[in-house]
Amino acid sequence: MTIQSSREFAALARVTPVGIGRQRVAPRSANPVVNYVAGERIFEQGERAGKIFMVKSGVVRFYHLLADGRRQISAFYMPGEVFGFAQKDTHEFFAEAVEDTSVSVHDAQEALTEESVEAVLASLFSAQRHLFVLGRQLAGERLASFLIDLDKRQGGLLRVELSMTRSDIADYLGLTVETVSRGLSRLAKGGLIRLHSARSIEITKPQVLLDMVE
Amino acid sequence: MTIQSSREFAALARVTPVGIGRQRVAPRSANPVVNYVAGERIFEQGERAGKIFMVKSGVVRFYHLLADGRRQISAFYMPGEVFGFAQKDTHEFFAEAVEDTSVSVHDAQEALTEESVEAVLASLFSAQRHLFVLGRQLAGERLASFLIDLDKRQGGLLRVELSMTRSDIADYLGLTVETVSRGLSRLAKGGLIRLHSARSIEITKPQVLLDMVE
DNA sequence: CGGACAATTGATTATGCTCAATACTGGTGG
DNA sequence: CCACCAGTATTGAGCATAATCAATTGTCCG
Repeated sequence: MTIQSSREFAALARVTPVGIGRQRVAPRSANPVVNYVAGERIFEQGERAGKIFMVKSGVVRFYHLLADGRRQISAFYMPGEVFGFAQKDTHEFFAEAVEDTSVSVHDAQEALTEESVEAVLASLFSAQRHLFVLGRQLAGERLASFLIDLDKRQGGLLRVELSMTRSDIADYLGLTVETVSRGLSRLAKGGLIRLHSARSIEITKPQVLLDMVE
Repeated sequence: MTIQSSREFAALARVTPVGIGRQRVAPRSANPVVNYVAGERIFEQGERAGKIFMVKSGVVRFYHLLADGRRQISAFYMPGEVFGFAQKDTHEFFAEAVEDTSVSVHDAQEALTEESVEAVLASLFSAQRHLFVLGRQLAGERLASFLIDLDKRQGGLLRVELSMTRSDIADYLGLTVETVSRGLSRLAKGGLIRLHSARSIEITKPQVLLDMVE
């Protein structure tokens, strides 16, 4: 991990210069930017919390891990998105760079502005939507949800570029690698998507895909 | 639904008199308290948002519903807990009283204090923990998680009083009624719990139950 | 070109769902 | 007070979806 310097997180407090609690004024000082290579850890379960992170470029997987190896990725964080909030003083999740990634680092206290509240709310709604996917959708529907969501976050180009492995997708969707693979093959055979490569997917029938999830 | 009056939510802003954005000072005026009978709706999908609620007594189920009837309860809210945050200006979830329930009602703007941020964070972490349950746990483990969680929130008396039906539990855990019923019978046969009645469960082997979930 | 990892595909198994029947419970009215 | 009824819960039998186990195939680096 390499460290640079920047100040783009000042934007977080641009609208409202009145913060919460201790620190009333948004940080005007430069915030450090940290670069991680693919697979590198950003923080881990049990580690002391206190910083929050905004993705500048790349993708971050945020997950909980059990002793027996079961892993649940609660979210992939993409540019502009914020993560790292902790309930207690230690993290209960791992955060890792999926691909080469850079994040800006901010003090949790200073960053508690109106816009970081928005970020927490965004995480909450995203998690709640994902609860429905995990609790009530079949494998094919989960994949459809995933592709639609990724496409939207990548600009709606109907061409999804995956930086994560099938294993990451599986652990995000509560499935196995094999089921993810079979599901994508099946969507491709049905003509809903085209697998240009394993990691580059064209959505050829967006409406049908949408109809699958509601 | 019947309306009373109170002001206990003023506590939300006691510590920090500086609010976020528009409204700087916590509301000192009385906040309305609303009572709902079992099964009554508090708000519904599509309804205009803007109020947040704190449970005074009773239990609230908060869920998303699909056209084909599939339902996912993201959370049960119990006394002291806060719900009703919405991302857009309309709700994307239903909220209903599980049993006779009273809640205090607060303006979303005024209520955005440091402590309501805590409430949002609490919802977020709870949702993230639940994602693991839905994505990676077997039926028996989900039930164990559920019972442990409920017992903790009811004071750790090892005697869980359920006000929700098996169907509610199923829709919370991503299972069917039958699987919930079978799972509880199985835990009872194994001696881990005792079903004093369908709605009153004694946890006889808390450690074994705990070991099931990690 | 070789090697490690990633992805796909197949065969079989298992967990939980669906369909179905029966039992239990609490409230209501005769 | 008791019988009845509707909603709730339990249990069983068979089935379907996704997991597991296993074998290839593909791809990216060095």
